[in-house]
Amino acid sequence: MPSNIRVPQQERSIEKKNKIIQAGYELFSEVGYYGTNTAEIAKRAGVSTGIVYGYFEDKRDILINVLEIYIDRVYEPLAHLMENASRPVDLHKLALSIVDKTIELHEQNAKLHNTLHSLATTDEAVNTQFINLENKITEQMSGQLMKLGVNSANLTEKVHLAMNIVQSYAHETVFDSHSYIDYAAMKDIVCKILVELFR
Amino acid sequence: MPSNIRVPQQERSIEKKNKIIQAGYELFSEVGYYGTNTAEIAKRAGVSTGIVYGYFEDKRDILINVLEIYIDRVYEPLAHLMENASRPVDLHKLALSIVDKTIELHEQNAKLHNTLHSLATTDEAVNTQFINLENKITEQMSGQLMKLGVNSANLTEKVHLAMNIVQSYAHETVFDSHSYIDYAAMKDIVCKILVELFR
Amino acid sequence: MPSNIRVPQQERSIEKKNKIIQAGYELFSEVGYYGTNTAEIAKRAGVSTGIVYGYFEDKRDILINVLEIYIDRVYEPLAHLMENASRPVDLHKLALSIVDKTIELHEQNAKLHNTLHSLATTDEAVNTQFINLENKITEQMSGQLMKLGVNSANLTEKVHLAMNIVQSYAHETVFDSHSYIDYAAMKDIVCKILVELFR
Amino acid sequence: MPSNIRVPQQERSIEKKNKIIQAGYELFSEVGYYGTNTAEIAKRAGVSTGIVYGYFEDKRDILINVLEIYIDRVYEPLAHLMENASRPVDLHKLALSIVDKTIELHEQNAKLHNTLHSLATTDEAVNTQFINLENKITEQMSGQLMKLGVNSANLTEKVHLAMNIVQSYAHETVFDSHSYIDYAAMKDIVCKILVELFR
DNA sequence: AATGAATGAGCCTTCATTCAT
DNA sequence: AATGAATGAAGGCTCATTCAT
Repeated sequence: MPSNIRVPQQERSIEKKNKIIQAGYELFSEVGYYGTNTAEIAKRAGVSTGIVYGYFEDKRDILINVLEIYIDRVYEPLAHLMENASRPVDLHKLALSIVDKTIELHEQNAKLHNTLHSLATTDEAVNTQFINLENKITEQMSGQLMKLGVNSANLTEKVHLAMNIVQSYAHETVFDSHSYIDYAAMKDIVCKILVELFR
Repeated sequence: MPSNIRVPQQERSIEKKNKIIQAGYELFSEVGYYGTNTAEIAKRAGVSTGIVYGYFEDKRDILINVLEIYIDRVYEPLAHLMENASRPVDLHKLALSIVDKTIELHEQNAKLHNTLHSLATTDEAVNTQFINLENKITEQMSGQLMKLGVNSANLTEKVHLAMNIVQSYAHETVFDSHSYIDYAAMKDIVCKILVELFR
Repeated sequence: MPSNIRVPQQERSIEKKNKIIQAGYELFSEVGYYGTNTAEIAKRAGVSTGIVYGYFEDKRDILINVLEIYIDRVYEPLAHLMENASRPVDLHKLALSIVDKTIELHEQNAKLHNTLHSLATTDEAVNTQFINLENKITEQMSGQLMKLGVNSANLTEKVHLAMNIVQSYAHETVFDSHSYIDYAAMKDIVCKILVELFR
Repeated sequence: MPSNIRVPQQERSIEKKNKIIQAGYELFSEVGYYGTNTAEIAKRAGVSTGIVYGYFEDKRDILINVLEIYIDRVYEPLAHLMENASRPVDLHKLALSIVDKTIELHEQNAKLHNTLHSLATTDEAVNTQFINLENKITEQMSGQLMKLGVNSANLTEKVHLAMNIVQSYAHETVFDSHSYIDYAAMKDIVCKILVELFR
């Protein structure tokens, strides 16, 4: 971190930095990274244009911070679910809860997810963060599943794949773009696949 | 189509239009839509900036044309695979061929896919095209599977989901980002899921 | 005139040149000089873009030709009116006929007149042509009036001024912009001024 | 007024905005609206290109502001003259002063006047402003004349026409384009017409 | 720390003019 | 003579970033 970027110690400052991140979060969600300009971020955060560069190196730096928040918001609830599952595990119930939570998270973050994901293509740091998130989730879930007595071969691969499947389904159902799809039926199929995977 | 946009009839002109689309294809892949400027597209296509606007309404119009090409490049090979499957169908073999082909396609188009997918969030036409592609693939595959004697309940939902799973896996394996994942093992799991789905 | 500009001898060619001028005439009238592009002139004239530069040096050269036509269209009818006035002259009737004809001409050419007049500010040749037109009209009218026995002092100045007054009035009445003005009453006043001037 | 355009409150800002308007005023006068580009306006105003769009919506908005200034510069001196005329009114003296002042104004503003007038053809707002100016002048003068005891029939029409005549004369004399015209004699004629009108 | 005015590089697009055919 | 595709300079405007206060 370059020396001319303040690391805010005072509470007031931290609050202000967070406001900027939150404004970025919202705007990147609503109109994408390239549809957002720094003036607007500042305005929504209730600060001046100039001070944004007191807290962040550049516009991309705001994005990186938004990404961190995004990661927490996605990771924590899922980790929480896994931690609260009790033995003996009811795989179907667990699957369902994961699916539902993922849908909920997607409803709140889908657009930002797209935006971030696309930027990962051209921005190494963004890409790395995404990979780390997946690593973290996979690791945490594998660990919890083992604790719950699930002990199948290639557990890591299965967890990883399972998360992908759930993600795909959540994306589908949130955007609800295909009129001919029965999303409820699809949800059942997804859950069955998950149960089958870890039985 | 606005009247002042040439619809190239001469071969030379069609060739030139295609060169511009190809240049757009490459650049949007490499540095994204917003990282590309029209001058660069023209330069790579070996034409002047001005003539680009003889063939396309604006920069976005190039994107739309790139998207069309992309869709063909993704759809045709998969449709081809399905059409050439013979009865009695060997589901495992079919699944494997679909997975391998999708990987291949992903290797060629993954970055562009990300770029396009992200733009779908802000551009209605792009979004529609994506949805149409999915519709087309789902429809074609369902139809072929039925011809092959696969007659399971909720076939459409299963096909749709199956494609998502394959996509996810292809994405994973192409980017190969997670060192702890055994992608070969994962492939087996994917194929098994697919076989299970349609048995 | 530079050597690479054709002076069309063949009838077909002359016709084509006139079509271009006419197209320019219309477009400059409708949307002004800067609102018209050469491609559109060519299109409306039913010729190719390229050939325009076979007949004209540049866009401005078309304007100059349009200006010439305009001058004829404005000059001839007025000259005709003066030539047909018979002795002893009925000044009021003559004034009225001049006013009415000027209104008619203004209805057809007002927008082009504005466009041309404004360009006169920055284009010496256009300016000169305008001055010449005024000279021609003033000269012709003075001459005719003398023939008709009008022999007042400062005849030239009066004629010139008279034409300006009639022009102003015609402009006013054609655009009819001021709701509180009784244009019929104004016309009477104009005619009275004219009669008074030359009595 | 759109929210992203600064309404300068600070003196420094107002000064800067005025500088831009003044630069526009000069350049539009010298080379017309289409002969001027925003970079040049900025340069002459001593500011950057970007900040121009901090004070004005677009190039046309500068024109609108220039127009407003122009209107004030033309209206105020004439209104002042009328207000200062004392009873019993010496019509000839008043006419002469109006003519002289109009000439003076024309000397300063003639080219801009042409530019603006021509744009009125294609720009509704510009047109409206011009009409309003004429309305204002006509109204003010009629009112003052009545106060001075001038009470002729069709006063409004006469005032309007009178202003047109004076304008025409001023234009003529300022550009002094016709060598055969005795502008001094013409001025006498104009004044006589005016006196006659309101006697 | 904070403001918001100011900068200026860069982008998309247009269009008068030229050129290969 | 004619076509219309092609050129490329130029213009209006945006916006990430800096700077005077």
